Amino acid sequence: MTDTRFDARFDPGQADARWQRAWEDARCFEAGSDNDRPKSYVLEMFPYPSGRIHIGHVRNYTMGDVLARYKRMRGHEVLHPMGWDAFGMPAENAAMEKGVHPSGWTRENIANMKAQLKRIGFALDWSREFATCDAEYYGHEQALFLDLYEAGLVYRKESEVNWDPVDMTVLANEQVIDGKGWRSGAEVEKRKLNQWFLKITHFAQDLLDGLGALDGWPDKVRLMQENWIGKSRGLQFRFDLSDGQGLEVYTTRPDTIFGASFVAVAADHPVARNVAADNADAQAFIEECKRGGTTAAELEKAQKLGFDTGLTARHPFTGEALPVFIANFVLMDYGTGAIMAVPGHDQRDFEFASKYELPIPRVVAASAADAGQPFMGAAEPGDGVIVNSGFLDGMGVEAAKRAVTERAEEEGWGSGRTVWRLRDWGVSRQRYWGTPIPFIHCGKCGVVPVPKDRLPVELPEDVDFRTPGNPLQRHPTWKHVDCPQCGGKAARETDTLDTFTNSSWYFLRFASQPDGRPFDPGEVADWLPVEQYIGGIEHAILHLLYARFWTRALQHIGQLDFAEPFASLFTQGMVTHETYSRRDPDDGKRSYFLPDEVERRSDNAILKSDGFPVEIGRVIKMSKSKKNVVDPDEIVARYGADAVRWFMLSDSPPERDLPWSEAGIEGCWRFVQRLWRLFGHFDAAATGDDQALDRKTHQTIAAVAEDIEALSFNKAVARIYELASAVEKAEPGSSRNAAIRTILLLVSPMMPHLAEEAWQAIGTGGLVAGAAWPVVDEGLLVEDEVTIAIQHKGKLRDTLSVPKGASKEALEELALASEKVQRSIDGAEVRKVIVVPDRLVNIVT
RNA sequence: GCGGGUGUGGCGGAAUGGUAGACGCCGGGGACUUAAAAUCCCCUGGGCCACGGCCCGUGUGGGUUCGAGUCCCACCACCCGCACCA
Repeated sequence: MTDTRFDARFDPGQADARWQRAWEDARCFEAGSDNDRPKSYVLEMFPYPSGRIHIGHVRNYTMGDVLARYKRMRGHEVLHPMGWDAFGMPAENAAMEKGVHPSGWTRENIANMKAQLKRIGFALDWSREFATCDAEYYGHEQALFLDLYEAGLVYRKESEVNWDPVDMTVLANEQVIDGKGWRSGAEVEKRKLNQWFLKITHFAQDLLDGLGALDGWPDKVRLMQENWIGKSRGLQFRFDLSDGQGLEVYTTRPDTIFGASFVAVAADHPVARNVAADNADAQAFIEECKRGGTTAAELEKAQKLGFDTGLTARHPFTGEALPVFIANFVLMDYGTGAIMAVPGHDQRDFEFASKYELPIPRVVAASAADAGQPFMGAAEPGDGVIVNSGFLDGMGVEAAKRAVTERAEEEGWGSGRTVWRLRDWGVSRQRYWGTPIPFIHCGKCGVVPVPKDRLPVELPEDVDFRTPGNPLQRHPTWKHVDCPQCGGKAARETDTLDTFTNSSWYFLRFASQPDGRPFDPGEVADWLPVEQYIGGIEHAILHLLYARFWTRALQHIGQLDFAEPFASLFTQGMVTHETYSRRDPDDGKRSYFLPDEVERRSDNAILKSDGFPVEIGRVIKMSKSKKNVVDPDEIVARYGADAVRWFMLSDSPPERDLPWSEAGIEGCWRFVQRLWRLFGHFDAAATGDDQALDRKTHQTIAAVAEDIEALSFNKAVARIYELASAVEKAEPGSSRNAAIRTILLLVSPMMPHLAEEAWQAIGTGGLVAGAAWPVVDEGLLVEDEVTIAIQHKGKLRDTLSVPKGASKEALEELALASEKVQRSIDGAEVRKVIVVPDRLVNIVT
């Protein structure tokens, strides 16, 4: 007996939209905090509104959606919001290229992408949606920025920037390619500009310490942040120079101080500039250093180059006069921009000393007896015993570090110092499409904060992108204001904030949106920290570090009472696809084809338009240039949201890359229909128990729950397939009915539309979106029969089915009685029998 | 160079130190059909086979163990991050 309502195929074309509307009408996914349910905040990194959702978004949001829906089924009140990281360069580029306004362009993109997301059926709380380009949002951001300024965490200083003279804008390091602007192609200049900074270094130690407790984060990300923060302990000390000046250097290896054979300063170090002032050769050398590229490959090849200043530095212990070089490998912005060079125990110093024929003394050796050992063509940076070092001889490296530091401090020429790689966060951008920095420059009063009651400082609408540069700077009226302090004529700051500031607190605004303030601390405390944050590994450092900083900073000024915004972080893999291409026989150029243009056979592929084969390339990250992209809209239209969602969860573990394939999505589509037919086998009139099926059902409930909580969606999917197969083989009856309803509930977070459609027919009323996760009967989790493996010398010979809990003696006896085992033993003497109850018996002869 | 990760069938991948390859995809065979689609069933790591089974097999080489994909040591390959950070 089957249910005729399931005779027709499941048609996502009509079902998807219907259920999406039903959820919206019922306001299913709007989160409220005024109840006793445990709170779960599930968040995926919000998208930049580029225009189209891409498949990577779909994977990211599907994972979050399954978790959010699952948590709801487990009785949690779930906050699962969505919004738009809406400021940024692409909008300005579009404005320059197409003559559209960044705002209009962005709003249109948001509308399109929102419609796309809705078609995939995500359980999102759209009532909390906002875009960071909403004046309301960035106004609150300005207020927070002013609060941080009040607290001394914001400052302004002159600093060097990459300046593109054609586009008249500052470029980030990654926008400078081979010394040229990535858009204009113009030679990039170093310029000094007054820039706004956030004092992230104030929290360097805190940010580092906090990582230790973030055990819901991948070790990889924690390590990356740790390296980025880059704490090092060392000695900073002063050399007396032959010209009477002092030179501060920093070293992490004070133990090797007796091995110093020269001193080196960076090309832009004041000592270098001094020397260059009346020395043309030095000047030329410094210029040359500045030209050197900074890419990995260039540095690899770059020779260690130096310029002998003629100055000498007096060694603090030996009094020896060490030559002072300007060296291209010394960085001005680390430590003091000057080093003591110990060629024996630092590879860079070694290369330099070898080139300029400077002494390479040994001061660390494997043992005191090896004090005279020569170097084998490389420095020895490792551990050992200090030698040739006066009072340090015989000490270990660590002890010697302490001893030197103590002496330096006693004698007053140096002290222990911690140096960080982390720099303060430069947030000034000379661009239009960002949060205006809420300050006013007054000739009399200096830099004056905009009073909070005059926030937001709104972006002007009437801007012109036809000429390069910052439209805010050029705007005829916008920047002219009266000074809030003296009332005199003054000018607005025309820089805007780095877009990473927008994403540094959006998760707070999702949790709480009171009028007139950024957020309500109490309401934020209901939801935060985010229980599960999901996004790409590309944000491992910048966004995630900035968000941690911002949260700490708000805690510091008493607006929050927690420091870490994201309790658990998950970084999902990319969606990949093979490439299809062909080399032009004439010019050898390779052209790529979209998957849609190609007919993929099992072992080759042909171009549909001409019937000739194309080359099948490696499975790589989807990119427009390689055309190995699929459009979520098209596949959702073709297969329905549920098949696409199912694909996103199947097969590949979520942290790894997921290869998209036509065959794979076809398989998902078939499974959607197979489930649909399966649901049609629900027969309310059927009776009869099947304990084996009951066990399978309950084991699956428990396993799928565990898998979803571990975000191991691929395993949950496999479990569901298994149960589905078992149900298909089962006889009609109450057990089968229960199993069918169970599958329906288990798949409902993953295939919510199919689940609603079937629930309407065979469920217990209401929306499945409001149904509870099935309860596990613990008693059914344990098998009463187990399969025992019988091994002979570690190799499997036989299996036995025995009642669970059978005694060791019984198992041994059964194992030895096995014909196959006896044949394998072949009369040899049994020396030992290992019995693992309910698992195996291993007979050793 | 430094740091981290990953290596399992044709492919994606399962596997608390205990039956390697669950589950999916591809492929093969069959059923249903006038035919196709859809669906269902069976097979599907390699090699032998007397059809009872046997041998080999988780990147390579060692080791620990009654037993290793899993633990230890060394090596190889690939991927990711950082990079002249003193």
